[in-house]
Amino acid sequence: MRIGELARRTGVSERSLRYYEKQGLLAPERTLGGHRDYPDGAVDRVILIQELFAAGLHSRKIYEILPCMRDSDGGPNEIATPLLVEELTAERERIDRMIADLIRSREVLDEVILTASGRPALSVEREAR
Amino acid sequence: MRIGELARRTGVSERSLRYYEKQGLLAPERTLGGHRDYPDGAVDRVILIQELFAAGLHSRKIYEILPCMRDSDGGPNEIATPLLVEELTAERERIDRMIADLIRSREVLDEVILTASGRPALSVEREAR
DNA sequence: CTTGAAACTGACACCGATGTTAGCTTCTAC
DNA sequence: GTAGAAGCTAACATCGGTGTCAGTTTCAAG
Repeated sequence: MRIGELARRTGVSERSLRYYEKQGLLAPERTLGGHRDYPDGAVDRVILIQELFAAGLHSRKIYEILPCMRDSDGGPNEIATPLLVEELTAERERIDRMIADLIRSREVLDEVILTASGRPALSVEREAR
Repeated sequence: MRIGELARRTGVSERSLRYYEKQGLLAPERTLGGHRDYPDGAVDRVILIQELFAAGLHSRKIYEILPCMRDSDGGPNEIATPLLVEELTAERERIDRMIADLIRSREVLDEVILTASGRPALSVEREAR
């Protein structure tokens, strides 16, 4: 499929798709005229890339782990090197901390929301008197 | 306390503490000579700010919710406006999605790590033959 | 053909928190 | 009073993914 369709199906901009390619995360075929031609599996791959970006991984690290992933591109899966495993373990711990932080922040927001929603008319009543 | 001690006790750089002040998130007293003088509660407040930053909130939104927080600065707590509540609810949902994404990404990492750790010598054995 | 949509490359801009440097002032302990 | 540590302001830089614009080329349908 062409880049426009891939962008539509993944919700990722064409700009970003070209960027991913420059980072080595995608390697589409080219038509005679030079247009990118993506296989169907690119959709899942792009979504995966987005998830890893959202988790704070940089393109460099994503580049390293993509070949180690099941169903990444149909080719034989590589096994992560000990160094990569060590780095990924660190990333994993970072993600753990991030999740814990997010949960705490969510609680903070909940408290503010609840304080406002739990006594919604209180300040209004006060002002009305 | 001075900015150096606050930085030490929170793990946040002096640069960032001054930045927070410029964003209206902190309002320390000043000595006659112009040095910042923070109350003890600043430690908790800075940690809270960091957590909210980690959750992806921008300083502008943090600025808005700080006055609505219990024990934020000892002053009377304001009640969030309906608009702010709406925005915070959106943030809350964003955080929810972020947590879900992080969990998925963590699973992805786990799979790569496990694949490497679960059969650590496999590729080596193959090469050895 | 022709024509309009879609794709291509390349360059520049942005965001927002933080790092860094420079040059000057204040504080504190002797 | 003095020296060295610590603080001050201001300005510029960075990071990485993404937006956007410009100018050209390719594709596909009439």
